[in-house]
Amino acid sequence: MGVNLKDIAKRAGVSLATVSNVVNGYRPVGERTRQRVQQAIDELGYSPNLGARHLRRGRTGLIALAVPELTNPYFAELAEIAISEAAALGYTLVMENTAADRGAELALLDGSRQRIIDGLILSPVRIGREEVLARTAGSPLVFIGEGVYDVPHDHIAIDNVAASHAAIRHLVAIGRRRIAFIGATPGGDRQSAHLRVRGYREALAAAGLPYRPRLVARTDAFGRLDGMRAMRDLLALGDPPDAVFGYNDLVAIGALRALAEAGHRVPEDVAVVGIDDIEEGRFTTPTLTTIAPDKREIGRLAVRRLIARIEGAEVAGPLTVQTPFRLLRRQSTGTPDV
Amino acid sequence: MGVNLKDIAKRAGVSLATVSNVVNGYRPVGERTRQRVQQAIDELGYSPNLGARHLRRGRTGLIALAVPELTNPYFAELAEIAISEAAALGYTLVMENTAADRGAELALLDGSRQRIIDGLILSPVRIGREEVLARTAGSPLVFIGEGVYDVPHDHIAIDNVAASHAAIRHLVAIGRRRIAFIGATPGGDRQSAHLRVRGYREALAAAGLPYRPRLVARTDAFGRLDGMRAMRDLLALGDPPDAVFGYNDLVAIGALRALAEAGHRVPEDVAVVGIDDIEEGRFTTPTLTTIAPDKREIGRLAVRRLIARIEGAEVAGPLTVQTPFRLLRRQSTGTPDV
DNA sequence: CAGCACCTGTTTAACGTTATAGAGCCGCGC
DNA sequence: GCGCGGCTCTATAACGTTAAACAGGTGCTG
Repeated sequence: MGVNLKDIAKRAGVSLATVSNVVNGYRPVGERTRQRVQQAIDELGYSPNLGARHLRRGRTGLIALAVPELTNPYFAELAEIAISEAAALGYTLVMENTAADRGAELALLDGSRQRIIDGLILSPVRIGREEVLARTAGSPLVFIGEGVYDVPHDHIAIDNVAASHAAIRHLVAIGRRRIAFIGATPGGDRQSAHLRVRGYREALAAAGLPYRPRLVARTDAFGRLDGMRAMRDLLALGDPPDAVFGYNDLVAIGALRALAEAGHRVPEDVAVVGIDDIEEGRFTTPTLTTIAPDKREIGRLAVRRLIARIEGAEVAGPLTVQTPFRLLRRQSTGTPDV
Repeated sequence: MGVNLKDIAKRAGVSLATVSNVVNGYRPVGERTRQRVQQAIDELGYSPNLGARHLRRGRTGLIALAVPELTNPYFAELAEIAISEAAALGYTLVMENTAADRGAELALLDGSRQRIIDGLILSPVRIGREEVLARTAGSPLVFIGEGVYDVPHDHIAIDNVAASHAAIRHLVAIGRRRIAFIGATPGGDRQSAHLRVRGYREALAAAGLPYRPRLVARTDAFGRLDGMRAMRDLLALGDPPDAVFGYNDLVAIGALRALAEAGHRVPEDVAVVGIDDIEEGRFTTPTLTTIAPDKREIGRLAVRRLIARIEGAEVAGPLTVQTPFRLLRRQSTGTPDV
């Protein structure tokens, strides 16, 4: 099909290897020759055959970002950042959808399915420390999110316990006493939401408020529908909450919907806080107070770490990096500052 | 690194080519040999090196889906479908973000940037018929959406004029007379929203309503923020509209926000309709009436068409396929049926 | 002035796969 | 008995690239 190195070499009257060196800069080339080669490249419109290059180099130039849900705006926003960062570093990023499926996550860990990618950024939901440790070998792996902890891999996430603290402190500060949590999952310490639940409990204790198990609502997943259903259940309690902290913004938005349907006012009757700062939360009615992680930092760091590992660079610093977050106060807690 | 054909050949005591034939079925292999080879494959855990295969075959097995905005839920939902369809057909789909940038769209059309992909599904915004016709050659190309028409390529989209008709008819049916459109862009027939605007005008005429240019709001892009700003401008008119039809759901959601801020009731004062049926619209307050395209059909059809072209199959039927859509009535027009 | 290092460029052997040409073997028909 | 076609399987040449080994030529140094 296209022009290849040989064509350029012939045109410029040099050897194949010299052209390769001009393209890659692997070894120095004289100025005159370089110009001649460059001219030939421009004239014929050469671009390297990536398949061949990767075959030779043993790498494909592809990295994957595997998330439990492509349609969760948090991941879409993160993906947008990660894709452009990867492109800037000469890599192509492909999205994988695990659909929060344990088998899919394991298949990715194992890596046999994807001999095509050089490395993986994974946001796990259904697998834990044991499964990760059982992994024998494979390409570089970077974790994001709160699904897994204490594994011998790079891990980029916010301090989820601290984030929960911040949310609960805010709700307490505006006078709320019966604060619910939506989005716990079964499984104790191995459940993916456990850090956020822990922060919730700790902050309640610090504020001198009782921990009421009935105010912790479990969900199957972390979507709008899950939040809506859980909120309905909470409202059906004899003594419903006066505030709700959602596992993420989607869950919180589902809760907003349930509250509106049931005729409760937000924030007067029930205040609502989420996590993620997805754009959607700036347009809900009322607008949604949220914990905003630094998505740009997370996306860029994850990609850069992964590529550094792929290219065999020594990465300084600890494996686990906690990125900053901020509390954005909006209408759903009655004190907008954004 | 991994096991390769040679390892299998040695283990099974056959030639390299025979193993390849067992794997690919390119030429018949005797039953006894096949079993021996298969056993070796299972024992050593062989999986083909895709880079090498693709180098030899001249294809990479990658297709791209290029959209103007990854964070638009419509495209995220579409991507989820397309990715799984591509995977089912043995291809890997990579997402490209054009960011609604003309240069990015042209670069993709040209194809020189992406020698890595076998084909492209493109949702254009800034390029038109001329640019597409000027394309000299390159890999197969399938268009989606309303950005372009009458080009010699496969094109999957809803009938946008008819979709607008349906939306406006609905608004007229519930008694609205001053119906605004949000999301026009400069450029007459070459503007990307022109089909939806045309449907809007035709339907007004059919209902015997006057066309008021001041009720057609232009936007730079098609996000929530654009919709919000445009709605604010419309409300500032001496005689504001009693209904709004948004270019898409995001724009409509932005309009909802502006209406809530300004203290207008939806649908009592102003009814709102969008297009896309993104999940978000089922959770807004009020829930959003929308035109729902069949995303599954669009995603699957686009991928299948593209792959058929790549593999050189004759594709029957016309190039342009119009997929079905439905009107989903929800609270924002006061007559929920969903 | 010899020898050495350096700089530039070339030759060539991979990387793992697939497709083509061909080799051996068997049975069948003349 | 010999040739010929059909059936399996093998040997091998690509695909386009990179990296190592190699070859000249030049300038510097002792």
